[in-house]
Amino acid sequence: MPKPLPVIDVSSPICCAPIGAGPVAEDDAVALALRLKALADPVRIRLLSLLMGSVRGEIGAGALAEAVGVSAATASHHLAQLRNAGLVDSQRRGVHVFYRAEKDNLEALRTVLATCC
Amino acid sequence: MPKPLPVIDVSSPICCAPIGAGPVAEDDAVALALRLKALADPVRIRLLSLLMGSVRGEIGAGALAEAVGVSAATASHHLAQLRNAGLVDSQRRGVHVFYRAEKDNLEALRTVLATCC
DNA sequence: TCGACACTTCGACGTATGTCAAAGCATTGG
DNA sequence: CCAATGCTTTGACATACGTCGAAGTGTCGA
Repeated sequence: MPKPLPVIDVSSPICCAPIGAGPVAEDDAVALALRLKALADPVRIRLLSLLMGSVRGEIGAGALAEAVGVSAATASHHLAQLRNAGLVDSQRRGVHVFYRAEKDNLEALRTVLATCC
Repeated sequence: MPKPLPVIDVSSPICCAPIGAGPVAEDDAVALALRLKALADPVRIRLLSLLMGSVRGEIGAGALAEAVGVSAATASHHLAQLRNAGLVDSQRRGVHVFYRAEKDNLEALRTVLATCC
């Protein structure tokens, strides 16, 4: 068996200390891996980069799907993963659902990857 | 089909501009995703953190396997992925194979995740 | 109330991934 | 040479993942 399959806990503070500062505990490693997995896909990277580069700060789900060239179902699936990892946030306004990048959480993720303390 | 399955090209300079600086092209996204995938596993995170925190700067394959609690075969598999992504380097000395963290490349990966330009 | 639209969830599919035992390769000591 | 040691490859397996069409859910205008 490859490993258990926990669900991400977005409420926790991303994880812990930088991985460069001593051995990472099993549990922390699992939590970190979940967040990195959320980012480790070409479609999700492009979705996130679109959101981060957006002038309005938000983009509708349909526009995102078209921009990355996947079906609405697939885009929705990926956006759900990003949201689950705390990397994006969504808000429904009328018929549309708008997504925003959670830049702070991405920065926090980046920090955990720091080489030193 | 989920997507093609390219092999990572470690010679390329990690990728490109920060994902926060405008839309990431399809190809760049694939390249970035491959490197992030290499990091997005609990075992590999722990291996890398062990190497980065190591006093001698290097650890033998066997010791790494034992430290993370997987078989030698599994550890070797994960270390090969990290090496393929340019995150570790290996060197054989006699019967043993020693691994080192490639901190510069991890830093470069971190840079690509930057929120702004 | 109904219909149309925007998005999400479900079901199914092929592929990729993580795991280990077993077999295969080096390298060294006898 | 041969055998033993240390690591990597191979083979096989179960699970996870990405994808889409189809069905479901929500919202608004007529």
